[in-house]
Formats: sequence, structure tokens, C-alpha cells
Amino acid sequence: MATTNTGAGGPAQLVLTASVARRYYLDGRSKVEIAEEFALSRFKVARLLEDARSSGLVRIEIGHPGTVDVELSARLMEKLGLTHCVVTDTPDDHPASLREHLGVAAAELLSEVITPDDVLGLAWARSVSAMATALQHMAPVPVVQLTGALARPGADDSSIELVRDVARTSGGPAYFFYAPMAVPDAATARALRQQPEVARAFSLIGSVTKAVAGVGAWAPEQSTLFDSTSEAERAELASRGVCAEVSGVLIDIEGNTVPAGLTERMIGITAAQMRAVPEVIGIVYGTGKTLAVLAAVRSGMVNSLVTHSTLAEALIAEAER
Amino acid sequence: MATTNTGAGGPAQLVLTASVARRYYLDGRSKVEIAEEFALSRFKVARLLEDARSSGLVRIEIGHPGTVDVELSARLMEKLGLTHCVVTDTPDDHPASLREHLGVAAAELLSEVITPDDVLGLAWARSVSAMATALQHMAPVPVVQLTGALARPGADDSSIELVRDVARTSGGPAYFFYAPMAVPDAATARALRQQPEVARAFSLIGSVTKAVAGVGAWAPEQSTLFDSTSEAERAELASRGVCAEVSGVLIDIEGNTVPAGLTERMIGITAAQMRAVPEVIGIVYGTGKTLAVLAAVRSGMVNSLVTHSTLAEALIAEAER
DNA sequence: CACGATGGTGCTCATATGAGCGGGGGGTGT
DNA sequence: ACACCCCCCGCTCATATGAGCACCATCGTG
Repeated sequence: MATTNTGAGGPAQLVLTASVARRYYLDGRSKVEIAEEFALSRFKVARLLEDARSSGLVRIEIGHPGTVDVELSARLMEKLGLTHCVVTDTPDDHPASLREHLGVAAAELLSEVITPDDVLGLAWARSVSAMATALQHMAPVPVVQLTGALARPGADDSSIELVRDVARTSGGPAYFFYAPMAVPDAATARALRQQPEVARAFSLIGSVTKAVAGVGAWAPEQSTLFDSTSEAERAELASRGVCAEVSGVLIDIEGNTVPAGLTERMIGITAAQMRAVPEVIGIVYGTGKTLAVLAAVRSGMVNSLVTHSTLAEALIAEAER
Repeated sequence: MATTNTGAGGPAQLVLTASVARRYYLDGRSKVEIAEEFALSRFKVARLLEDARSSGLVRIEIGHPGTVDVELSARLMEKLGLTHCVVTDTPDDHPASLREHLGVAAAELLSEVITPDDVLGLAWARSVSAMATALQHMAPVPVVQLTGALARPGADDSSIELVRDVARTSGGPAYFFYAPMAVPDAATARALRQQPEVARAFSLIGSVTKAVAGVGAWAPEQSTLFDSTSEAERAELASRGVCAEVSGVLIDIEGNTVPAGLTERMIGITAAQMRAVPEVIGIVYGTGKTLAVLAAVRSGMVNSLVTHSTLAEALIAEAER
């Protein structure tokens, strides 16, 4: 260390290094050219540039003016091994505005990555609804409903219309059905799954290539499913390590599926089917969901994320622990 | 086309580009490695990086925290074709503080570039004095006085001691003499040049390899020589195009030596001898000297500069005209 | 003074990289 | 529908580049 520059060597060395760095980085000349120009060996030039970078004389910044924090996106993508990742630098003041912004970002992402050969699956979540609302253009693909809907009391979402809306924007066929996400008993669930529309949608799940879902944490207000579950069941599932919920599938902190009675009463995609989908985009906001997102990613069920900077930073910090 | 990205694509493209750029610039991976990692062709990677740079997604800045503006130094060096160049970003408030700072910078530069094989020549100038004061270490080399001293009224400079001081710091022999820079007539000058000490110093001028000088502009307060010249002579020389003065040599705006009666009455290095010195470092401050510095550099008598940012910028602007 | 440590330099050779080319593929205008 | 055009992609081959090595000067030390 402590080679020559910056701390030692003197101003001439410093200026020479700066000149070389300027020629190389800003003017785009090759090292050989620079070597000839300055009457140095190309090795010397390479070493100067090396020094210039390591000493901080040359600073390289990545970023762009806009709502997408590309740098953070790239870091999060790398850290979690994601397929795609979009992090907005929206200030996380109000959940609704956050959801709206992420909806726009997710819509852009989706319309970018969807190709005419894809089959799109949508899980029910408010954030996915927000995306549907923001969606403006998309290749015509089949759109498949992956889970039953779960209306929350006083919901203003046109949630049931989600799949139809997206299909309309897309121009492709819609495979949707009217059913709740969870029903009181397994028999009812089985019966519902026999329903023609449900069966039709479910038969397509295996061919879904891209899906969009929300990620819930197993806590109040952090998961629609949690909120619509009985007190006893909540506690029991929590005690069995349930940490996150993705399209009705329960996951523990390690990313393992947690089998439960609840599962049999669900109308929706299974964990195995979910994992089989090549790309699942999770739209998530709120730092309270940090561990849940980590779990969802570890489970292999979610491999792309659309989120905001504070959660992204929390995820990176947590993943580094 | 006008979505979010650099001009094409969507957020995924943007983030991919950012990831690639991060891996390349920040992590220093090769393009081939990146291509493998992202399952792209290396050409694609190269094109992404190309886009990232041209679109401004990747910003490269050169600079360092300190008093030396390396970026500006490099630019000025390139623009004027200098051998060395040090530009301090000292705010040019008061000439004395400026001189002091430049003295420090010049001292650092000199001690860096002087090797034991050099022979150092010093012209008389306050800025050179400032350098001498700031000088702390230097290879032991002979130090040669290049011009007579020119004390200005009420001078507090220990100017005559300049050569001796530097030689003392250096540890090498000092070749100095007590004589004024200009005398009333050519005969006196010739006689003075015969003086043993003067002759001894002058005999060494041919072997001087590095020299330090000030640069004066042919205007009041901009040149010691000007200030000690008669009104008539000032005007006459000005009318003959004299623009700058370096160690007693007069130069016009084109960089040509201006022959004058004054020249014959000078005790000091000649223009030809000056040009023969491989490296002459000029220490200059004050934007009023912009044209003078340009002339001095064009003349080939000065090929390194120690100056401050505003003058450096003025020089670049002027050189671009 | 001899010694090894140290750091800086330029070399060789395998590899990475750039410039320019041709070949689709999809959108467009008639 | 057809031809056309433009853009994007990956190839070839000459060149630039990096890793490691051997050499040399310098310097502190026994």
C-alpha cells in the first residue's frame, strides 16, 4: 500500500497521474497511446491508473437523475441474486403514495420484460392492483389469476377486476375467477377448485412464465391473509415460524414452506408451482417487511423485486448480517 | 422512446446497465467475466458500458481533496504543452498569501523533480524567494544565480540570500554574486560580468538543467524590471510589443525575444541560454499576467508553471481563442 | 562493507478488447 | 402482401491489456 501518490510523491506525480487519468477516462484514449504521448511504458501508465483509482483520485459514480435508484437497484439485485430489481427513491411517507409509485415502476418493468411468448400470472395484492392501474402497454399475453381474491373490509380496490384489466391492456386472454383466497374448510376449497373457471385458470398455472405478487409479513397490517385469519391460527402459525406470505403460501425465515391446515383451505397457486415459475416479481414496501422479503427470496418463490430505497437498504443491511 | 432509461428500454434495462457498470468500474471485473455472469455476449456488455458512459449513467470525476487542483493542472499542462504544472485552488484574495501558497507548491514541485544530477538555476523574483522560504528538502545540487538582484524600494526580501538559502537547504554548492539586475550603461554591465563571482556563476549557466523564475507582465506592478525602468524606456519597449519579462529577458506576445538597449545593460542569463535550459519553472500569480504567461510559454523559455486556479482558467480560455 | 529487503521497472505470453462486417427480424410504407 | 429499411446482434482478426516474472537500484543493517 501507500504506493506513491496522493499521500506521497509530490504534486508533479499527482498532476501526471491526473493527466493520464484524464486522457484515459475522459478522452477515452488507449493506454498504449497515452504511454507514447507521455513517453512512459504502457505498464507505467497502467500502474498510474491503478493508483489513481485506488487512491480515490478518480471517482466513478453510477446513478441517474430520476425516480429509479439504479445504483441501489443494482446492489440489491446482486446481493439477493435477483433476476430483476427496481428500487425507487420515493420518500416513504405515506403507504398509499408509495404503493402508487411502486405500481408505476412495476408496470414499467413488467411491460419491459414481458414478451409475446410469456404467460403472465397475477396474485392478489393491493400492490399488484396498483401496478395494474398504472399499466399502459404490454405485449398480448394470456393473463392468469393465481389466487382467490381477498377483499378486506371496506376495500375500495377493484381488485377482482385485476386480471381482466391487465388482460385488456395486454390484448391477451384473461383466465380469472371469482373465489375467495381462503375458505372455512378444505372440502369447500376442493369444491371450489372444481369450478370450471377456477380449474381453467389453475390448469394454466404450470405454463405461467412470469408472475407478479405482493409479499406479506406475518404480522397485523402486513398481510391481507394474516388480517383475515383467526387469532388462534395466527398465533399457531407464528409459533411454527411463519414469517412471510406470498400469494397465500406461508414461509418461514429460512425460506421453507410451512405446511398448515390453512394451506388446504386456500384457493391458489401452490408453493411448488410458484417456485416453478421462471420469474416472479414481488412488489413490496415498508421496512417492516424486511425479513419477510428475505424469506420470500430465499424460498425461491420471488426472484425479482420492485421496492423503495429504505426497504432496499434494510434488505442489504440484513442480508449482510 | 422517452421513458426512463438513457434513451431506450425501461427500468430493467437501466438496472442491468447499472449492474454491469458497477461490476466493471467499481468491482474491476473484466467484460468477459461480466458477460458470463449475466449470460450476455461480451459485445453486448461492451455496448452497455458504452451506453452507460455516453448517457451519463456512469460519471467519472478526477480530482482530490487538497490545495492542488489536479484536474485543472492537467488541463493547463495539456493545453500549453507544459512539462510540469501545479495549479493551487487558493482563493486569490491577497497577493502575498497567494505568493506564499505558490511558494509552497513550487517548493514541493522542485524538491520532487530535482535529481542529484541536476544543476539548478534561480532567477530573481519575489515568487522564487517565496519558494526558497518554503523549501525544506532537496537533493544536493549546485545552485546558480541566473540574474542580478533587483531590490525594490523598501524591500523586505532577503532576496540576495535566495541562492545561498536554497543551496543550504540542498546541501550543494552555491554560485551567487552581488550585482544589480540592470545597470545604467552597457560598459558597466560588461565590467560587472567580468567580476569573478559573476563570471563563475555565468560559466555554469550552460550546464543548468532546471531553473525557476517569475514571469512579469510589462505593466506597472507586474514586473520588477518594469518598475525600475525609466518612463521613456517603458513606453518605447511597450511600443515595440514587449509583453512579458522573464529573468530580465523581454518577450512580445508571440513569444519572440525583443532586442533592446536594456538587454545590454542587464546582468543575467540571455534568451538563448534560457531556452537551452531543459526545464524552466515559472511561478506566476494574478490574472493580469495572462498574456505575459502565454508569451513566456510560447517563447520556449518557460515550460513548467506553478500558478493558481483563476489564472490557470484565464490561460486556458485565452489559449483557446 | 556485504547482505538482504524493498520497491520500482520493463519484459513475455496468454487473454481481453475494439473496429468493422454481415446476417437476421421486425416494423413500415406502398 | 411484399419489399424495403433500420436496428440489433454476434463473428473475425488485429491489437491492447493483465498477470506474473526477472532485473536493477536503493537503502538500512549486521
